[in-house]
Parts: sequence; structure tokens; C-alpha cells
Amino acid sequence: MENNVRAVLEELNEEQRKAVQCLEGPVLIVAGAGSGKTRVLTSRVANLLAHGCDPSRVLALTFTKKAAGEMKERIAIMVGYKKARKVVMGTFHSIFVRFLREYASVLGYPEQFTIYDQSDSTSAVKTVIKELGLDDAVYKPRDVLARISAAKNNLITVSAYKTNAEALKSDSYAKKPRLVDVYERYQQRLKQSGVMDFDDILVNMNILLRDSREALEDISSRFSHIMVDEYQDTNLAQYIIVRKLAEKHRNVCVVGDDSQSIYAFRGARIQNILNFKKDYPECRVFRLERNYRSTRNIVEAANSVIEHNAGRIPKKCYAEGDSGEKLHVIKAYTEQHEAAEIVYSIQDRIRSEGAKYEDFALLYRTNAQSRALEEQLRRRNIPYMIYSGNSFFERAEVKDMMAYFKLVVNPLDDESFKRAVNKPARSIGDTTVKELEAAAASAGVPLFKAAYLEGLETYGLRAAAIAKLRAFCAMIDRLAQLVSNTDAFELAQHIADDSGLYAFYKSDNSIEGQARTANVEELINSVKQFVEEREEEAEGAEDVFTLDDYLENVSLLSNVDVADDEDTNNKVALMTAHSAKGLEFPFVYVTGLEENLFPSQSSQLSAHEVEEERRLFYVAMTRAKKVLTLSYAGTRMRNGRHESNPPSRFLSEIESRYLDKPLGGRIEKTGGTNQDRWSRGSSPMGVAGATRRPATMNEGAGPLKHPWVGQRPPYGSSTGSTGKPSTPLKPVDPDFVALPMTAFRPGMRIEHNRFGFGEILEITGSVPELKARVRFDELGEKLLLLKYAKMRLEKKA
DNA sequence: AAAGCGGTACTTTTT
DNA sequence: GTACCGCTTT
Repeated sequence: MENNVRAVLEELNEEQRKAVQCLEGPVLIVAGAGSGKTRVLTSRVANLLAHGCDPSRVLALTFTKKAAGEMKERIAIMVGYKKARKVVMGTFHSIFVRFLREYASVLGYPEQFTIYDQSDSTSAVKTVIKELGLDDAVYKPRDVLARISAAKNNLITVSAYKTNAEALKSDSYAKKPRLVDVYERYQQRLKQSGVMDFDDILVNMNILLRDSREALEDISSRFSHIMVDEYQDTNLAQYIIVRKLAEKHRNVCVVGDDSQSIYAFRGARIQNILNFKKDYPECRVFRLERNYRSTRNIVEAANSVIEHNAGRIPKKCYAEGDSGEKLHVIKAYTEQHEAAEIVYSIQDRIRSEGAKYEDFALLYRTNAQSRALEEQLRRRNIPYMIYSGNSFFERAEVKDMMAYFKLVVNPLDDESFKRAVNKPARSIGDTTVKELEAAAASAGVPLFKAAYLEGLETYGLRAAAIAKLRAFCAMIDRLAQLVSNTDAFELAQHIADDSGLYAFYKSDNSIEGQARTANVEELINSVKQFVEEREEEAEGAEDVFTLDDYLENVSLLSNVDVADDEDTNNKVALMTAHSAKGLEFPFVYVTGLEENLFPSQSSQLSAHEVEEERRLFYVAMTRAKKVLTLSYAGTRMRNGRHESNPPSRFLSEIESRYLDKPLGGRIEKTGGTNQDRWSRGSSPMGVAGATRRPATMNEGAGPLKHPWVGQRPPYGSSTGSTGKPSTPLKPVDPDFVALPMTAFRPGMRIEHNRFGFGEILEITGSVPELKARVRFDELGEKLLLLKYAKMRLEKKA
């Protein structure tokens, strides 16, 4: 083992080794992008253990489960699995939840409290707003929640808020004087429901350490060394917890990069890392400046951008070895064109360099931008995986099933109660639920308890409704008795059956219904996977892994955590720049580099926020190992409108010697050529435009080639005499997309997004009101207006 | 109680 | 362009 660590040390560069060997006292490791941060952190843990430190006395905090998992794995390789698993390593939230369960009673929560995700929290806020008789157009639930969240991140509890003149003033200025009441009632509701939201986990941890000397003493004495990853992203609540836990031994090692601080909107305080030296004057500082990930061109180009930010921790990141390709810039007319160029470039790399799909990442500022990329990838049959907010767990049917899981684990959870109570239909309608809510509010109890109150009739409930409610509660209660001693998978199946929810979805045979059933099955399957993984880790110990374990695990997942190997196996990755942090890919495309998009609109006003956007762009650039391509479009569809924006200022901040050709600048109207149609901004697409063809698009369009010239059309063959590509997926822009509706003929087999496969029987009407009568295999005949119908030729097997 | 409609807001990022 | 809400209808 000693030898192991010696070998580990030998592989490090000098600065890395110094950091790994500095085991006592406060340590700040400033780790540039790609500088081997994870290697240093894990080596340092291994080194601590080699020096006799008890692994269970090492606490390591990360932001994502993925980061924690990777570190654990790497530590296991160095010191063996047995020791590695004893290290207390995980996300801030998951580790703190563990502590909070131990001390739940001190805080007045049930030990098995559950956790609300963002959508649960939003609907709870909405409930409160209505309950208080406020207008939800003024008190927009999302905004209100953001405000509450900001308060919590800064440890402003309800009582502190009430006396916070500044906060109250700014609320009344924003015409929301009763926001504090919403905050108060929201907290009451959550507590009454035995629920914490994400922020409560940090707030309550602070309250615990502040108010219970015993808890502080107990928890902080469990650890001799604390390590914090991504320290630049910690907020005030996290900062204070770390400070308190490290107070005695002061063996706190934080790792981070101020240039990669991108979560200020979520309360992260870049000062935490900038001020570390003030907090711990005796600290040692190590700078990891050598980038092992990227080529020199990429590293230096990224440097040239980030140098536009003021007040950074001084450091000079550099790479050795190959200068590599210069950065490529794609300028496109529209987002479809941009996407097509990118896809073309991916195919080219695969053909000429033998790259694999999984070597590519497409990054963007907002999730909505994935659509155009997806469409182009799909039409070229390129496998891809989206890591996005709109994930599996946000689908209605999955949420329904999850509501039952949550309710069974915690019957006091009102939001889950309301979601589950009439799905499938039990004749417990809105009226009944409203009446029950009124009863619950006046008794000050959760809905589940309110159902058993005496005298519900006074609230208008009829005997039949009360009986139905109690039958529902009895079913939940019966299942709830099983939670603590039943295997999660087994219980999940019971719930799916007893609730009738599975049968409900199963009975729907439509295409969509089948997809929903598949999703519910997949959810239950994920419970099974969870149990199996845990059993494997437990190595034959007789533990039972229960549904509350599963819920906790799932509710603290992030976007990048959700994807498993099967999902990501050799697929192009699509994600936001935020989600990409901590990841790396040989080929990276940073897309949508336009003003008002990246940097985003809302950052226009404050220099502060522009700097955060710039750091985000820096993060995106530094994901690339080998080739970095940047792209922007002259016009793109946003909120159903065409928008034109000039290229992002960030592009011109890159020193030109790192670009493969000079920046073209804005795609301007030149007049005369048809190029102007791509830059005309918000003017709507006229019907008249539909008669124009993209045939001459190349003329006068500079270096741009038509994205599909020389390419095989996606499905079937071109039908028109013009030789234009035919049948795109979506007639987004009739000028550009070559008149899809005229391509359909009777007898063709088609595939419709919603109705499935079918055969065209007849085409009637004339452009643009062409209609098709289609006989669908599953659903019989339908008349579709081709202008709107989302259909394409059936793909030949 | 479910389905169908018309209007509106949405798009910054998320543990 | 779409998702969601609230209203109306069956």
C-alpha cells in the first residue's frame, strides 16, 4: 500500500505533488481547467490514508453524485475498495441529509422526512399563494420560489426576513409586499408535511449546528480532515457549514477555480474562494496551472477570453505538446443551418479520422436550443443523448408514479397526495379535494390526516366522498406499513398494482399510451436496478434497501447523473454549458454564440453578470480536448419569433491567431441576393415565400455551402424535378426546407409523430392548404392538413 | 370527470 | 412553436 502511494506520487507533477503531500492545516488548491484536479484530490485522500488517517474520518464534499462516484472509484483503485468505501464522500446535499435524519427530532422533523424537488416546491408555493388569496399573475410561483430560495441560500429565515428592512423594501418595490407571508406559510406547510426542499437541507444543517451544541460537537468531531470540491460554487449556507465543521482541526482542503464559477444565480459566492486566505491566514496555496486536457490552441484561446474578466486569482494556465488545430468557426443563416453544418462536420470527422460518436459534445446556453440540433442528428441517423432538464423524471406518468412512491413513504406530503388521489380516477374530484383542503387548513393538519377528522360534513363533504377519501388513505396506509421492511422493488410493484396506476396506463393502447406504460415500467425497473446496485455494494450483507432509500437517491440526482452507460454508449452528447462542467470530449461544438443568447439577454445590464457568462463560455471552451468549433446563426426562432442577433462578443474576444480564419462578423443583408432572407429578423415567413426555392442560395453567400448539397436526402429520394432535397422533418422555414408538403403522393407509407405509421390514400386541396387522407395502421383514417402535420416518409428498414 | 378550446407565457443556467 | 392554464362542453 505504501508502495502504491509512492507510485501515485511519482505520476504527479511538482505542484500537484506538493498539494498532495500537504496534509495538515488549511489548503487552497487553485486548479485550472484540465489540470488534474480530481487526480490531486483523490491522491491526497490516498496519501492521508497512507499516513494512518482513518478513512471514516475523512469528509469529502462534491456538488454532483457523478463527481463523488468517480472519486470514490479512483480512490478505490489506489487504496482498495474496502478502505475507499469508508471515506465519507458525497454531495453536500446527500451527506447533510444523512446528518439531518439523525437529528431530525431536534429540528422537529420526522426521521423519514422526504425531499421536494423544484417542481414539487413550485406547486407548494402555488398552493400557498392561492390559499392566501393572492394573484398568481403578480406573485408568480416561480419568481416567488426563486426569491425564497435566495433568502435561504443567504440564511435569511422567515423570522430574519420579517425584520430585514432591505428585503421587505425590495418586495414592496416589486409590488409583492406579502411575499414574506408566502415564505412563512410555505415553510409551515413543508414542515407540517414532513418535507424539506433543496435549500432547507442547507438551512436546517445550519440551524442544527447553530442551535445544538451537542450536534455540532458530535458531527464535527467525527472528521479529522475535510475536502471540498468546486469550492467556487459554494453558497453562504455551505460555506458556514464547512467553516463550522472545520473549526477545531482546521484541516480543510478546498479545490476550485474562480474562472469556472458559474452558479452565482443560485447563490454561489465567488468570494468564498477569493477570501479563503483571509479566513485561514495560515493556509497553503497551490496552483495547478498546467492543462493536461486540451491542445495549446484551445488553452490559449480560452485564456485570451477569460483575461477580459477583472479580479481573478492570478494564474497562468498553459499546455505543453501539440498546438493542435486552430479553433473553427461556423457561421450559419439559421439554427437549422447551424445544426446541419455541425452534423456534417461530425460525419466528416468520423469518416476521415475514425472518431466515434461518443467523442462529440454539442453545447448550448439554453435547453431549448437542443431541438434544431436533434432534428438534424435524427435525419442523419446519428445516435445522440440529451442531458437536459426535461428528463425522464419530468414526464407526467413518471411523476404520477413517483407521487405514489413519495406518498407511501411520507403520507403527510400534501403535494403528492393531491397528485395521486384521483389518478386513476376514483371520483375524488376538485371539489372534494378543495373541501378537504379547507378542513385541513382550519385543523392545521396535512390532507392525509384531515381525511380522518370528525365533522368533515361541515365543509361540504358528502358521506360518499368521505368514504372514497378514506378508502384511498387506507390503501396508502397499508402500503406505508410495508416501507421499513420491504425491498424497494417489491414495494414499488405493490404500489403500481394496488394504486391501479399501472393498469390505468396499460389499458391505453395508443402510441402515446404505450410510451407512457413503457416509462412507468422503466421507472419500476430503475428501482430494481437501484436495489441490485446497493446489494452489490453491501457485499452480501443482509440489508434491505427500501423505497425511502430509493427516493432520497433519486431526488438528489442531477442531469448528468441520470444517464447510465447504456444511454451514453457511443452517442453524441447534447447538453447545456452548465451541465458540461467537469466533463471533457475530444470534439466540442459550442453553439448559438450570439448576443442575447450567449451571453444571455438578462446579462446585458450588469458587468457582473457578463463576467459570469464569460466564465461559462470559458468552461464550455475548456471541455474540448482536441478540436473546438464555435458556431452562430444569423437568425433563429425563439418563442415562436424569428430573431436576429449579432455574433457573440465572446467570439471577438478570442485572439484571432487561434482561429482558423478571420471572423466574418454579422451576417448582413447584402441586398439583391437571396441571402437577405436569412437576416431579416422578426419579419414573419410569408406564404409567398413558400414558392421560392433554395436552389440559388449559394450564390453570393460567401464561403457557406448549402448544408445539404451533395448529401443524400434523409428519407426516400427526392421527388421534385428540381433535384432539391425533399421531405425534411419539419417545415420550419418554407424558403429553406424545400416544400415538403408537395412531396407526398397517394400510396406512400408515412410515419406521423403522434399517430404512427400509415398509408396516404389521397391528396386534396392546393398549396398551402394541401390535405392528405391517411389510413393509419393503428388508428384508422384521418384527414391531415399537410401544413401542420408532423409526418415523414416511413424509414426503409 | 374528461376532453377540447383558446389564451398566455415561455427561454438562462440547477444541487 | 409548445406547454400549461382555465374555461367550456359533453
